[in-house]
Amino acid sequence: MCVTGLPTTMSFSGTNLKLERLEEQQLEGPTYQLSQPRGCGDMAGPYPDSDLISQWLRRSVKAKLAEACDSGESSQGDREVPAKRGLDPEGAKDFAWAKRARVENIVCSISSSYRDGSLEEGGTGYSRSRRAQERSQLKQQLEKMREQVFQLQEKLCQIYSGVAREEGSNVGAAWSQEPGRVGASTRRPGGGSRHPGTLAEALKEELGAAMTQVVDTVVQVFSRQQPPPEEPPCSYPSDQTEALPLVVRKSLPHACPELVAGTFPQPMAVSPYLSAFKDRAAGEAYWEGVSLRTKLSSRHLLQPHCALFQLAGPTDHQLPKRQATETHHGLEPTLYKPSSQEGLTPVHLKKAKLMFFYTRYPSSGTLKTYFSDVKFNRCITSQLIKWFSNFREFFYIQMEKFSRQALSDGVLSAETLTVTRDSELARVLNQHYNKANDYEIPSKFLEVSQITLREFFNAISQGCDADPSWKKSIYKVICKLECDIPDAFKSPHGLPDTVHE
DNA sequence: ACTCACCCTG
DNA sequence: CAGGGTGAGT
Repeated sequence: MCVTGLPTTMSFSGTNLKLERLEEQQLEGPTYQLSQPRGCGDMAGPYPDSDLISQWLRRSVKAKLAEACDSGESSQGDREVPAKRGLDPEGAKDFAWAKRARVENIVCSISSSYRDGSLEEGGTGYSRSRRAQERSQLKQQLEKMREQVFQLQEKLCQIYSGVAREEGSNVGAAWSQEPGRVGASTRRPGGGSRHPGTLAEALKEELGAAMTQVVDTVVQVFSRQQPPPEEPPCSYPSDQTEALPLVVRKSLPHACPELVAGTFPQPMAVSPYLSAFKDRAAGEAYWEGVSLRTKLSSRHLLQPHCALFQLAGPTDHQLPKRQATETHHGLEPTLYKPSSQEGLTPVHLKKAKLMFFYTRYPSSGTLKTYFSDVKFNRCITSQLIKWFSNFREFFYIQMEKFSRQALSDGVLSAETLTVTRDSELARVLNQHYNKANDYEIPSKFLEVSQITLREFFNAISQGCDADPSWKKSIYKVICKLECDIPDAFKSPHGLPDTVHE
């Protein structure tokens, strides 16, 4: 029976169709400085695992270098640039270009100065003796750092060697073969024990601390017009062809914890997402920038906080499926400070999709409850809402499609339409919301799907689809079919570990 | 003015 | 899935 007697323009007030008004008016969170270089060069390499740290180091050095150059650029006397904050998007582009040009200029001049053996410092006033003294101090520091890094490499190799064995690749050697690595070693410890959940955490912390010192030291050296111990300065700026701060290349695919976790053999019973959360909790220094594209409306674009998310990598569509929804929006001004969950991750997306099995129209309160690890602001809230809107869209499209198909197949009664786990419709829906198929479709969702299918079938069979707003009556029915979401979804660090098959 | 659902599009 | 437009509710 076609739902009739409903007003053409429906009011969803009183239902949860309309999300309650959002409270967050402030855009808190870190101040994203446009001046912070976030770009990174083409880091593609043959050894993704070793690249992880390698890229991190390069990125850090670059950021620090540019930072140092930036702070000391007054003596350069080159063109003026706009203030660091409050740039409009167009200004940001020019600004980024100018900054990159300056950095390249400075770096190259440093390099040439060193080659000439003359350190033209341009008015910093350091005496040669003092510089020599500082140099020796810095060298000592660097030696220390080298030792630390070397030790960390060994530990890392121990962990990764297990993976290397399986994949037939020599990760340890690969890591040591990275050109320009500090204290590179070809030693590959055998008998690696795999405890990524614990050892990796400790290693990341250690590595983070050591790297911080190393990078700082290197930058100090740079700022004193000395050549860097690693990475000849002119070796990378030239490949940077995009504005530094906002355009972020797809460069750290392995930084995603989901992928990192996936690197290790996982028992089938352990959801990769749980591992991902574990990894995140351990320390997200080098992947904290991983986030989904977050941009919702032109209004939000005006917010500096959101503007950062706007210019995401342009190549999402070419990425592997598993990464297609990931986008780096750049790193925090400092790589090393701990951060709360700023953006929505692929793990959150996965969770949202599974939650759709229970709720088609989640209220903002529900979202906050079940995404408690996310720091909500307008952007995040809107993005989540948009997700569910997209989920609904797919859901309803499938319903209409299958009901029309049934009609054309000669189905006469809606009662003969059923949705079971074996149904093609269920398969399609499962493929969309539960791609990994590690979660069983709740029977409640099958019921909702069946009801929806029958609603569509009835409406179409009775010609209600002639009305431009014919779907609205169906929506009103469906929005009342919300189910209780399992408490397991409330956990900020995991999904229900209901793994099937 | 603001927010959200839906629609269409890429 | 995200952007943008539109209509509607508050």
